[in-house]
Amino acid sequence: MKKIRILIVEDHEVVIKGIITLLEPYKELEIVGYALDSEEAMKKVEDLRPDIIIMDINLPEVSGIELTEKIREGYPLSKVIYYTSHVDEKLITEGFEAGAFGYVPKNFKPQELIEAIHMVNDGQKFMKGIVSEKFISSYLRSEKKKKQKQDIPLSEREMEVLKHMSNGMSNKQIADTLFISIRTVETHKHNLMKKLNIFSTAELVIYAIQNNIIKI
Amino acid sequence: MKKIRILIVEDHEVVIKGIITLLEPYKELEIVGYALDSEEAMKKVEDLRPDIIIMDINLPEVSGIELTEKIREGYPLSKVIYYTSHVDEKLITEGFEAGAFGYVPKNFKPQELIEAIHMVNDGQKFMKGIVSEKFISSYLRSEKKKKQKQDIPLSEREMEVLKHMSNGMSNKQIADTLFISIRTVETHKHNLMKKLNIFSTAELVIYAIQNNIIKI
DNA sequence: TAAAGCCTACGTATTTTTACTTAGATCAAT
DNA sequence: ATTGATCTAAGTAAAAATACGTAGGCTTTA
Repeated sequence: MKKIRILIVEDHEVVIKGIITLLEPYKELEIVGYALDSEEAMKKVEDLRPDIIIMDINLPEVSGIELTEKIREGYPLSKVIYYTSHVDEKLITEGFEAGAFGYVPKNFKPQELIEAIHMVNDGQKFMKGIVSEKFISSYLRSEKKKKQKQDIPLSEREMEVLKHMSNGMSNKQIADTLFISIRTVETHKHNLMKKLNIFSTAELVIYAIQNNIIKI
Repeated sequence: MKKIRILIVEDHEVVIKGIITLLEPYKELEIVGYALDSEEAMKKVEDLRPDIIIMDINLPEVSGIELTEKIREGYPLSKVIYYTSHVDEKLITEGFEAGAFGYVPKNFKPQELIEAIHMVNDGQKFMKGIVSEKFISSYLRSEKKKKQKQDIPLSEREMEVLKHMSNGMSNKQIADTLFISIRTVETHKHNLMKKLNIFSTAELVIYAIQNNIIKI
């Protein structure tokens, strides 16, 4: 029987050693190589065409998500399993959207990783326990949000006004900064409030923070 | 020559395996045990009295910081080295305050961990590269902050007013909610602004968020 | 070419907020 | 018993923000 060929992508050497030790007893698995960063990873995928890629989602520079997308486009037969310490809803959903086949937190029992490898190699997706819960709750929440709060497009000028006022400027200051009349600023703000259905400065600030319009 | 006796505290089995593999070639080092959580760790320290404890700072339930404090109080001869994936300024400073002897990021070369073990075993502190930089910059910043922004105490009522206004209430609404006159709310707000040296609603909201007075 | 969206800006009026001061009542600590 | 902090609230003014409608100029798109 053909062995399952595995590539490890992980920026911490010690974890690579750990994974190697972990998989060592399983004679049906073969570690064909490892990579410490995304660039190296792409090269190894190209060269080795592994069946399974065990990947840390938190990589330096290019994230595991982007790397996964590139792999899926170029080498769809190599299937990515995230093996990571962060059980983060955003990472989980983005990871699967990017085309990953499995998500195994490092604090799962080592056995789970083996199980994931076999399942994914058979073409199934692997997700378990807390990961599935997060995924489901994220799905439910996103469905709810879709109904109530579809992304409202703000014009560029509205963005600027919102940003400046969220940083504490008065209408007058904003007007001076943007070289427009204070009346124009008022109009933009008025339109903002109508668009967003928000009628207090405080909530506008929170909106700006939550939508990454300002950084705190 | 006596071997250096090492205990590993780390909640990810795979990393434990990695560390064991990593240290294996060094015959002067002896891994006497490992622990997957804080409670187990304390027992092992008590039983084994290791020279060095290699610890992941991110442990479930009780953090590595607290654990370090307890170990330093009870077993000052066992010296803690953090071995962790997060190079976080806060963790670094808190870690050393808690009594750690070393801080080695997992993305350092494995060799660095060996070096840290020897240095710490000789009674020195180990810190290198990015870790020292963060430590120093944190020190400098904290000195600067000490001068300009000592924690300003807000009264309970001021807190309430700040919270409500940050959630988007007008002075009138706050007055009604707290069953006080709008003039009182104005006074509280005025005092808040003087105390915090902030003169816009937006910055008050940001202050409230940054100081966990409101949640977003 | 017409429609739509955006940026600009004003008129008018109202509401809200801020500035600054003063001050009584209460409670805790010295 | 006095001081100090806090909560309460008002007077007086000025400044700022909001509501709502209207509208010209501009660019993009149907």
